[in-house]
Amino acid sequence: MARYNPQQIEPRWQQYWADNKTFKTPASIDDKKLYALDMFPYPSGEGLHVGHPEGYTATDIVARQARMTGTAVLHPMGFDAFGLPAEEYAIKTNTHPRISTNKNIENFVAQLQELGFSYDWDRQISTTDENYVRWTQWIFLQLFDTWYDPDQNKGRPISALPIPDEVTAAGPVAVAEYQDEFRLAYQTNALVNWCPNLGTVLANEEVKDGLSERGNHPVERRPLKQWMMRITAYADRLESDLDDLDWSDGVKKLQKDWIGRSTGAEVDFFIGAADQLEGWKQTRSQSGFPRKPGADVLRVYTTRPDTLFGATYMVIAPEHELVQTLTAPQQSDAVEAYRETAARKSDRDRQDDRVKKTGVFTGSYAINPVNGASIPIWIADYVLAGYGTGAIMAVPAHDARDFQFAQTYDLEVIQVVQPPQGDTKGAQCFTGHGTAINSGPFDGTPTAEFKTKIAQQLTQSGTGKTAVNYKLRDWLFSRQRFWGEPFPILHQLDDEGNKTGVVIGVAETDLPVKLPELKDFKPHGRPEPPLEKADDDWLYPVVDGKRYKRETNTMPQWAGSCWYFLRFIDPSNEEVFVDPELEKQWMPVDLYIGGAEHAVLHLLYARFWHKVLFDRGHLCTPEPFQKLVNQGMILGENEFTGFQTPSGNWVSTDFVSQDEDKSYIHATEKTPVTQVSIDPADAEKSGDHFVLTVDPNIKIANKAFKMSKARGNVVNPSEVVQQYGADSLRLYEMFLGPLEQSKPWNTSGVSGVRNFLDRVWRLIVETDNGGDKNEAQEENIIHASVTDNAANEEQLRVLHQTIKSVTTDIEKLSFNTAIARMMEFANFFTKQTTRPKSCLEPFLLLLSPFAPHIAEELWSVLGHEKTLAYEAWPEFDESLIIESTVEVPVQIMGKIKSRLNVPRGTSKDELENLALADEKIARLLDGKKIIKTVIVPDRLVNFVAK
RNA sequence: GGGGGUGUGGCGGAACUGGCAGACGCGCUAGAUUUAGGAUCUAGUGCCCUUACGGGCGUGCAGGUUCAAUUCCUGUCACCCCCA
Repeated sequence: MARYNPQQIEPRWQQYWADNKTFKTPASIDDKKLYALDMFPYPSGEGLHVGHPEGYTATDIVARQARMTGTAVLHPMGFDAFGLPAEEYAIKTNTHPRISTNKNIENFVAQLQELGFSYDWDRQISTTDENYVRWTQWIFLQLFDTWYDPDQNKGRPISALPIPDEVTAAGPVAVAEYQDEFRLAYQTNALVNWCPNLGTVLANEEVKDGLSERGNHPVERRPLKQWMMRITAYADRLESDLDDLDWSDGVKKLQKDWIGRSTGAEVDFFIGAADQLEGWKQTRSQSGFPRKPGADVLRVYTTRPDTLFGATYMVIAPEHELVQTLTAPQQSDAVEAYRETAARKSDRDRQDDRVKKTGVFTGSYAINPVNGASIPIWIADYVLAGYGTGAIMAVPAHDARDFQFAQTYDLEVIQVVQPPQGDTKGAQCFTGHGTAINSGPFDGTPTAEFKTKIAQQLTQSGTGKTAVNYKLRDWLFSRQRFWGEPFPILHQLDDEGNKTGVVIGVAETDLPVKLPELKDFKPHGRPEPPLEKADDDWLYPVVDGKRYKRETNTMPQWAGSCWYFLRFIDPSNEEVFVDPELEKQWMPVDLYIGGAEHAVLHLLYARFWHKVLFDRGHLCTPEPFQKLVNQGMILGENEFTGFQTPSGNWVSTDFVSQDEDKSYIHATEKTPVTQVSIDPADAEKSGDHFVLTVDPNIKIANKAFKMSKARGNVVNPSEVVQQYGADSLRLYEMFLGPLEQSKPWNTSGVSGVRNFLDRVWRLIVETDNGGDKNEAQEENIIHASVTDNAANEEQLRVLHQTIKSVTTDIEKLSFNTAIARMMEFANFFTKQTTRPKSCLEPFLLLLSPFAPHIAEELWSVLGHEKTLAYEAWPEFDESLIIESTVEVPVQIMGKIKSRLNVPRGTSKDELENLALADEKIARLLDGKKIIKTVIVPDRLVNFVAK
């Protein structure tokens, strides 16, 4: 009696696949190709989470099935291994992050291999491999060497940048500086969130109310020389190329919103002396709108130039370059104080709608070019220096933030857009489209038309022009960390050891620039990166007799993940980052599956790099990921939770609310209550909610929480493999529900799919004779009912129906229903006393992408010697599926009253006669008048009667 | 506040272009079998009324369109995710 024993057969097949290199990527593509890619993981010390195998199993099913249809498959796995946790662990233990990183990778590989994924492990890469870093640095140099030519709409070599004569005349240093202004990778003084206590720069998301989220240390906004990526140059293409991708509308929209393309107008407001206004107007009407504003105007960007007549004040960002000029002497103290407060806030906090908007009056006024009105100029931090021109015209009647600000400081509100009739939503502040009022000659013009007209007038008068603006900012690319890629950049030094300003890339032949050996990684409280502590040998190289200092910032974690999918194609090439011929064969990625948390940044950055490499002729695909799917989150098991007062009395969920810091309180008494987990046996359903069995007045909650260590509901995939087997885990995660939906874990569901596999095993293997032998000695004997005889009609129908459903469900990535169909197959054949091999064998092939180990084992039990990984995928015969008779429901007034068993294709007339002849129908229709009869052949008959 | 998504039995979820709501699995109930079972097999299982026959109600809620609505339209509520 040999039972199904995954612990025994799974390692054996994993070994077989490894020994035979079963999943080696084919060297050439004869026919179709599939590049199935998972978002590669960060190898954390925690090991694999159940969320990982969800997406990985999905791509594995697609990859395995594709191989069986004669498709050449590239299905690789690697590791995104730079990052903060490894560095923090290194600081804590004073060991090199490479050591812990490699250990974690080893652990991840072992965990992934025990799940039986069909990766080509010969292609495993890590972003931290020196041979990988080499090419990340090489790509950086490409970006450094590229400028964006707006005429050709593509990135081109910096050597092709036209240099104005006066720059050439000023000498080579001037030329170099000019070029630097155009490079896609460039340096600038950026305002960063510097936290002295943590010794690092923080992302905007890591700062709350001027304090670091971790540790609550003060954070300063401080200008530091940083590397940036000119991603804004590609904003248009990054947006428009989304159209041809097979991505969900949701993710496309996220990307579009992040890019945030808006069209509006730039308008100049005169701020010079009043007696010069007329002269200025005249000059402008002749010269037109200048590219850069002069000192006598304040330039704003607005998406609503149609509301110009409603501008009642102006706002400039606290960092705006005209702040000094515009501040009147009597206001200077107030302005200075305000600027200091604003400097401590992050952009995020400044835009927070819940916080009252603040500002300060500069004491100056500007002239509205459309009506000559003189309006006050304010400074407020709700305007960001980085967006548009860093200054706005405020139209409180039609912009929510302006309105809020105007209310606070009692500023004038002039309504200039009449909402459409019946629209009462914006009674005080209407932000939608309507018709113009209080707008001089434009009164009565609809908003959209007004926008075009005003643009024309602004252009004519030289006071404005239409303009496109993006929310997307250039990408802050440097980090003050140790565990990242060093920049392949050298700063030239003069004889005194000061930087001359000349910056060169490291020669390609000198790549990679390796990380230096450091004695400690501890932060030192100054914003210099840890690499500043490297030995002079590393820090001060000499090139062509000149002394240089290395760039000591490192690249962000995004860098490695921006191009790893290209390296998988050609992972060990020493000559180029990817062979162009191979790239042409395999790109784009045909299926990319991963978490939704990467829907914006990772995908945007990777697409940007890809386009630059495309423009520079290194790639032949403009977009990297043709089809993208975001898997849903797997939550913890459903839990019943109730609330208790400190004295232990139950509180119904009706009386529980949350206070500001999210702790639970009694809604009326405002006293704290604690959340208590409740045994499902103590809960019962009452109406549309759950209550305590002991006291039905106490409502309790039933929901699934995110898996977290704190809650103690984390499921470890390795434990599931130990207990149920890898095939069961794979099958369970796919059976749980639709891939893209988040869904709760339920351990008893795993035993459900395990039961199914047990059943499949017993279909083929005799399990009830074997005597006293211990399990290891037992042979798998084919079940007595397995036969070489031909299948009967019903068996064939079940088989072909299963083939059809499973095949189309895999195409739709609807794995849960595919598994349900296979369960039906197993249930049916369990009841069959003869089980033709001609049905069982195709079934095993269908099962194999989902549960590869058991499928291989049973395939060999049936006498096959080779792996089934390249057996032909079964095909179905539609004519064998169709049943000859169908059951047609008969309804009266849309309610089913009877059923007819008729041959498929029975005509309408005949159906009607048969239905009318039906005893029950006849009785119910007796004495009634049939008003209408609806008949859909093979589907239903419906009588409308009175 | 803005955007996206989801609401179907005790639970996870099926249901193609509007056409038999609840496939499949879990759980539960009963029976068979076994030395035993967290094993296997068989049957049942949306809710309510009824001994039964049978009937009524049911896809978050309220309306609408239709012979027919989980599916289409209008409004509304709840939860989840992302952004601010």
